[in-house]
Amino acid sequence: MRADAQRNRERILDAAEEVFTHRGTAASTEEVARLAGVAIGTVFRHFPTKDDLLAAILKRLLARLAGDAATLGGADGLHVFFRRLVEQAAAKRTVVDLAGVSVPAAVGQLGEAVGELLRQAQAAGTVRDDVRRPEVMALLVSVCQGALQGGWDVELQERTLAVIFAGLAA
Amino acid sequence: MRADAQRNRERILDAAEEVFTHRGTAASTEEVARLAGVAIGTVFRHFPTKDDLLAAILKRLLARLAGDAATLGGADGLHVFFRRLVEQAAAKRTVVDLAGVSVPAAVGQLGEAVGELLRQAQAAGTVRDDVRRPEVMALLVSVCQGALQGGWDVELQERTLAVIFAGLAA
DNA sequence: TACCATAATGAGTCGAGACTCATTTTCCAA
DNA sequence: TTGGAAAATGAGTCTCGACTCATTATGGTA
Repeated sequence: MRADAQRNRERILDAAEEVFTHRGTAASTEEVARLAGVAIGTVFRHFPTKDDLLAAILKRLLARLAGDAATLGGADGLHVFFRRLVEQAAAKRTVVDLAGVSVPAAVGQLGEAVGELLRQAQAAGTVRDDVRRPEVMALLVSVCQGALQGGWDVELQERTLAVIFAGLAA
Repeated sequence: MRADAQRNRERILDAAEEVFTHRGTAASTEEVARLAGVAIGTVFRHFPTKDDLLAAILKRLLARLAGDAATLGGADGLHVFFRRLVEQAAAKRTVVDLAGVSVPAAVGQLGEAVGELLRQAQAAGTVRDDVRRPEVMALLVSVCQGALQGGWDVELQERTLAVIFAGLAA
């Protein structure tokens, strides 16, 4: 791939993440192009459809989250990750709006990472043994959705997470 | 209001609820008109903008939920209501997609009803005393969102609700 | 440097869907 | 029954955004 093409691809991805995570996926490709400083045609050369572009940034986003999760661990790693993710969701429109687009591989990667955090928390006795990964993921997604949509303040977020953490606790 | 106008208004609301709760709010007004058996112009005569139509069915929906909640009570009224709402959300796109449209009065009414269920559950000792209404509402909305989006099966739904109920329990 | 394959450009096409309005139809009060 | 106000009709307008492509520019190689 030529150097300019490589550079533009990165710029477009950065711009797309910025635009879509703030304005939602309804934002126009035109706007992404403008922010990236390229012509609209260039965006479509790199990502033939808008969905391709969405899938690409979702993949990057999930990979980053999985990487984040991998650096955590121990008794409260799961709790830290949970809180961090919810905070992000409330500020931006991260995972939430992108739900329609599916990137199974990337989701799987995140699932693995969360599973590991769960295992460690259970080993440390912070989380009940009969809790499994699927419901943890379900809660994670749900609360991110809720936080984004409801515009929670810090206190509400804390109180809501407190209920969930109590439900997970041994 | 003339009799035919009254009749059409009802038909349009019913059709709109059917269409929007199944296809999401992106469905076209055209489709609503077709299902209602009226011309597109008639829809716009009754509801000048699409948002007006969305607000109208959201209001009806919330009022109905509040009515539902009012018939419940006792030790597990809150739990029943919670489960029922999540089941609905998973099947249809009820409250979820309509989040953008705000009908404060209707939301307040539902909040009152949920608050009453919470009070009764606490009186019966089913729910911890330090849990308050806002986080219950937040959890309710979150889980509905998650259920809709994730396409949960029955088991996942049960396991997820189990965590939340455990978190609420005394 | 000269060449050309690769990439960028952006005006233009296309379709979809919200909304309009001149015309026709329907209700209902007198 | 009938006059006319209220309501319904639906083809048409308008806007917006995804996507195209003929043309121009550019990076890299011989």
